[in-house]
Amino acid sequence: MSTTQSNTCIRVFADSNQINRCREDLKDKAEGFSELADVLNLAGNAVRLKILYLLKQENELCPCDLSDILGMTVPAISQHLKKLKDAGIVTTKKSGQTIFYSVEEQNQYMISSVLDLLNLPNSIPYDTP
Amino acid sequence: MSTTQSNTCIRVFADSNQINRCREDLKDKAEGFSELADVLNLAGNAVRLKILYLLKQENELCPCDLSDILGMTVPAISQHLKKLKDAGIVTTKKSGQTIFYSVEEQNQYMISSVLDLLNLPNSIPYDTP
DNA sequence: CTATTATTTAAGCACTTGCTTAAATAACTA
DNA sequence: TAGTTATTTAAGCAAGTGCTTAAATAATAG
Repeated sequence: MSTTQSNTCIRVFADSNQINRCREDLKDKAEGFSELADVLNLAGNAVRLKILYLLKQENELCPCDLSDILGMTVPAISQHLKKLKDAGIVTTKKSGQTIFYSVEEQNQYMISSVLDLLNLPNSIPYDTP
Repeated sequence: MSTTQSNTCIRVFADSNQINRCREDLKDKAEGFSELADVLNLAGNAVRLKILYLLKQENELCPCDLSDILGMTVPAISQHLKKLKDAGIVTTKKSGQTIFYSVEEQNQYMISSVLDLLNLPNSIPYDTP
């Protein structure tokens, strides 16, 4: 079989120093990328982003409140909250039969940083292709 | 049929002022949440997050470079780049038959802000349930 | 023109997501 | 105790994701 199509890139102008430097750099930070991507992925859903915003703004809310505010069914909310809790982003406090959710203290700064991006002027400017 | 299960929340301790205030607040910022969620969703993938990091760090790279650095096939990279480009986050510059991708200037600050989160100390602390 | 290289596009497929409805827990109330 | 309320869990399903391989474009070199 002739090697018509090779999987590795073999162009003339590749800067192999650059490639290797980048590879090393990424290797060092691999875990950081993975963890940050997980958080961003959770925040990268409009419903969950609003939930985080509300929890930060109001300090604590129960699934019922969130359901009312967001106009969604309680199970739908509950499943989003579960994801956030499993990731350690939010915590719960039980009070009678209501469960109050809030942003886990050690993630407050990170979540605030993410939410601050809401205030950037015109994040996605014009749709020019 | 008896209304055994209602969809709206009807607990005693609900603070309807709070609920309404939150609803109004969200309504004002609806577009912002949607746009930010879109960006975070794109960044919330380890491969794309690395691509954005690399583009910012190296100024510009071609799909071929990224394929080499990340150890992924060119089509896989190309499809990630397409998403980023469709969202207006990156731009392209053609030079011969290679296409250089870079972070769209008007999104540099936003992307930098996101990538700065890599440097937060211990974003997800301990896995306590 | 033909062959090579860089990139994109398309089709296929396993896996994930985010809702829905219904049922299961758990806690309070009478 | 039974009935109501708050929440979670489970099952189902349409839609989306992210890769794979193969084919299509496009630019360059001979």
